[in-house]
Amino acid sequence: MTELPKFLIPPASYIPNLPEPERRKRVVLVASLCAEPLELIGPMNVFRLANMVLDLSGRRDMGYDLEVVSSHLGEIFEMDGLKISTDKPYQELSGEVDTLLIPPMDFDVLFEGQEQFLGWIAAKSTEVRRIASICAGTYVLAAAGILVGKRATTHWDLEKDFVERYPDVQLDVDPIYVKDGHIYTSAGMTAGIDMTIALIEEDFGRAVALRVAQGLVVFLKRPGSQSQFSTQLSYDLSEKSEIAELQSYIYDNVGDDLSIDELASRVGMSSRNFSRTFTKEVGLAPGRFVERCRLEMARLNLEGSSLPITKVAERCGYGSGDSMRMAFERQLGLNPRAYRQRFATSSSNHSV
DNA sequence: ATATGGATCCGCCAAT
DNA sequence: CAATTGGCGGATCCAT
Repeated sequence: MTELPKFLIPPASYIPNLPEPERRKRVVLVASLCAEPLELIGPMNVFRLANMVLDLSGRRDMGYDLEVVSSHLGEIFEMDGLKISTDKPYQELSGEVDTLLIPPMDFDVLFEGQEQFLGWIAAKSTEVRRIASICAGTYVLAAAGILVGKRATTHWDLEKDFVERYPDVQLDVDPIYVKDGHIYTSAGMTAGIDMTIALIEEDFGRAVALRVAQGLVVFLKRPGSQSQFSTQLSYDLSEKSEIAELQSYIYDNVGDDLSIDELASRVGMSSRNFSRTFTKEVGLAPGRFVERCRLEMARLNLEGSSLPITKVAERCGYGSGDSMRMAFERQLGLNPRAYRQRFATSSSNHSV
């Protein structure tokens, strides 16, 4: 395959502690008629960049094997002379798939009856490790019947129509993307890119995801309209409202005392039981969650302000600039000064 | 760069 | 008896 220019990706040789997946992951895009081209190729491109980052880290053996199948053969998109076409029917897909990507499908085609194709999606959805829809691709998942009772999102402009058609789905159009079990749905074209970055983060950690995001000049943070949580943290939100509230409190008060004892008394539990409950609900021990919130806030401050680093450290609950530096090196592989230099806001005008 | 003291995590068992 | 909660202590992580 042709290589993208290397300058898109910052040097990545210093990514520490890469996880060791047992094998490469097979990612299959199920293309259909009439998607925006970005919805088709955006997420695939992100996976491809992740491969480059891993490659530059000397791990060509890890990463993603990308593949496209389609519900329609031949040309599926045309714009001003740019044509996208496919040559492999979905029926020919065999073997184990890690991640299935579902872009939008032309509504006329979708609603005129696609039983066979939708049945195939439904069957595959139970076999794969995860399945993810982009923008109105959520309609395809819903039509296939796999979203009943699940939380999901799609483009905000489609909310009313979607709720009428699929009242059994718990639709929330505020978040950028939603994860329910192994089913992921995303809000808009570029939200599909954010979601994909989050998938990569799950697989290979934040450092890799960060390199990919920076290569794309898309940021990991991207606050949703309602949630002050970053995409990183949002999928760790507990379903127990008491714990979720506490998570919000932590995120909003990273500069305060957030010791186990303090947090436990705030929710009226013993520290042992609090620790156990929190870990069970959130998937992270309280201390680790606090640490991640602090790091997140410090990153935002470094990117978006010119506050001195010691000031950022103080504001974000680190005992000293030094301890913040060590936290950065531990978790991101670079120190705060280098982080700011690399990611400060000159390039922060977000797309869509 | 290393040493030390404190915080946290987590398995285990007792109490509820 | 089963399930939840609380406390203890060792291993580990982290700040200084």
